[in-house]
Amino acid sequence: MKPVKGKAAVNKVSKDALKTVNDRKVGKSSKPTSKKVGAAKKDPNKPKRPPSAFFVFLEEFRKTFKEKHPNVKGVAAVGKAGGEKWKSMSKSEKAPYEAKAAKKKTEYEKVMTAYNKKQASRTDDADEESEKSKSEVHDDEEESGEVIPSSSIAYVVS
DNA sequence: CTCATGATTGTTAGA
DNA sequence: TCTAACAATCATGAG
Repeated sequence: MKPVKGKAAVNKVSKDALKTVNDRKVGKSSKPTSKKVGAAKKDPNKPKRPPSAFFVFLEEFRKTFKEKHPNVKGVAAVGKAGGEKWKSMSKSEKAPYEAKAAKKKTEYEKVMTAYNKKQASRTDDADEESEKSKSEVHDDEEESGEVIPSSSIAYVVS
């Protein structure tokens, strides 16, 4: 059943790759987050990666999981539970999720194209959205209202 | 108060 | 080809 053409090689590679992935841990010791030493700029237009089928399923799963475990705290709990269930699902059940993920990918490409284009013109043309002045009403509401009742202060005594 | 982490799998882009 | 990082989520820890 099902004569496999010369694709075995790919399979093997995948397995190996997975192993490496297994070793990888996002949390390592360093924290690439918050990097603003000199050259770290976040592009507001930078398109984020499309959610994979797993995430699509997870989104719904999270909701359900929370209903069953409203007391659960932490994302790891849902992540683990979701991952376990995900592996338990058949391909057919994942199909709808994959379909959605596939669509996201298509859109992602589109957004990416626009993003690339913008970046390219940014160096050459520069400009485009510089006009935003106006409308930047920052209503702070009551700042002065921060008057703390003296009673509060009088409380602090060490 | 604010920032970062943890945990899952899949996908994407870069070297 | 292969590697590494990142996508969402939210409570909790540390400073």
